Amino acid sequence: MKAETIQRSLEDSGLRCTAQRYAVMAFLMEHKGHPTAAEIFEGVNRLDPRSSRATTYNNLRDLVKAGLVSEVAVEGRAGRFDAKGTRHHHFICDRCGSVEDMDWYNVPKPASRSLGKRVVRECQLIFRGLCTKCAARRASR
Amino acid sequence: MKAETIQRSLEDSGLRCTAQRYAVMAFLMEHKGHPTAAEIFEGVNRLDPRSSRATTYNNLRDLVKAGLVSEVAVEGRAGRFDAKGTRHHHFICDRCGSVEDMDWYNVPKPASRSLGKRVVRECQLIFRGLCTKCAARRASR
DNA sequence: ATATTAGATTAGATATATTCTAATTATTCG
DNA sequence: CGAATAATTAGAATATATCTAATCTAATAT
Ligand SMILES: [Mn+2]
Ligand SMILES: [Mn+2]
Ligand SMILES: [Zn+2]
Ligand SMILES: [Zn+2]
Repeated sequence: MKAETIQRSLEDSGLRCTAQRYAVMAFLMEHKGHPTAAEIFEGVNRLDPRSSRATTYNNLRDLVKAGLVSEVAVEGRAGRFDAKGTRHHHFICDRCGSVEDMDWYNVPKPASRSLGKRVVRECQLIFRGLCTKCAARRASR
Repeated sequence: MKAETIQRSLEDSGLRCTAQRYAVMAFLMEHKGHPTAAEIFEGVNRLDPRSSRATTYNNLRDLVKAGLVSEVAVEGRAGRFDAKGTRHHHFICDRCGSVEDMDWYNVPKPASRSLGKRVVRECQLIFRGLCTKCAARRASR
C-alpha cells in the first residue's frame, strides 16, 4: 500500500506525516517528469487547495535533507525534483528541456591521481541530446 | 597570443569581437572556478567599469549559443559558466558548493535498448562529495 | 483532560537571479 | 555619407526562492 509506504518513510526520517508533506511526496511518486516546485505546488492544490507555496518549498527542502527526494542538477532557473527510487541517470533534451530517466549502470571511478584527496559520495551521469519526440520532429523535416 | 585566439573564435562564430564580449570570454578563461553571471559582471567591471548587467547576460547567452561557453548543470539558483576548453567532468562539493574540473575520461554509452530513439550529443559526469579542503576540515575534528 | 512544547502551515513581504524594453551608440556595407 | 544591422545600456519587469511572524496542530508532560 503506497500510502503506508510514504507514511513510514517520512516517519523513519523523523518527519511528521502531514497532509501537505504527504501530498508532495505522493505527487513526486506519481509524476516521473521531474517537476518544478511551481508544478508541484499547482498539482498538489489542483483538487483540494490546501498547501501554501511556502509549505511546498519547506517540505521539498525537508524531503531533500531527509534523502527521500533529490534535486536534479539542470541548468536553468527552476529546480527540478525527483522522488528517490531506484538509481538512474538522466537524459536532458537540448530542444524541449525535458528531463527523462535512463536506466542506471555502473560508471568507472576516476583515477585516484585525478581524484586527489576528494571524497566521492556519488556520481551522476547526464546525457544530452534530442529526446524521442524531438528527434522524430527533426528527422521529418 | 590569447587576445587573437579569443578574437578569432568569436569571429568564427559570427559574433563581433566587442570589448564587452571579449571581456566576458577572457574572464572565463582566466577564472576556472565556474563563476556566476554576477561574478563575471563584477569581475569584468572591476578595473574599468564598462559593461552593463544586461550585456553580460546577453553575451553569456550568445557565447553559450555559439558553443564557446557552457553552462554547468548545478542545482542552486545561479547559473555557473565555463569556457569550453578541453573536455572534462565536474566535481561539486556538498559542503562549500565549489565546482571543480576533473580529468576527462571516456564513459560507456548506455545500452541502445535503454536509449531508444534518443540521440545523444554528449555525456557529462558529475561527482559529488567533499572537496580537498572540506575533506581535510572534516578529518581534523 | 489540560497545559506545555515543538513542529508545521500560512499569507504576504522580501530577496535574488534573469530577462525584457525602448532608447542610444557603434559598426558594417552599399 | 547614409541606411541597415548589431550591440549596449539603465532601469523596469518577471520568475524563483526564502524569510517573517502569526497561527494552528500534534505530541508529550502534568
Ligand atoms: Mn529522475
Ligand atoms: Mn569546468
Ligand atoms: Zn525534446
Ligand atoms: Zn568544499
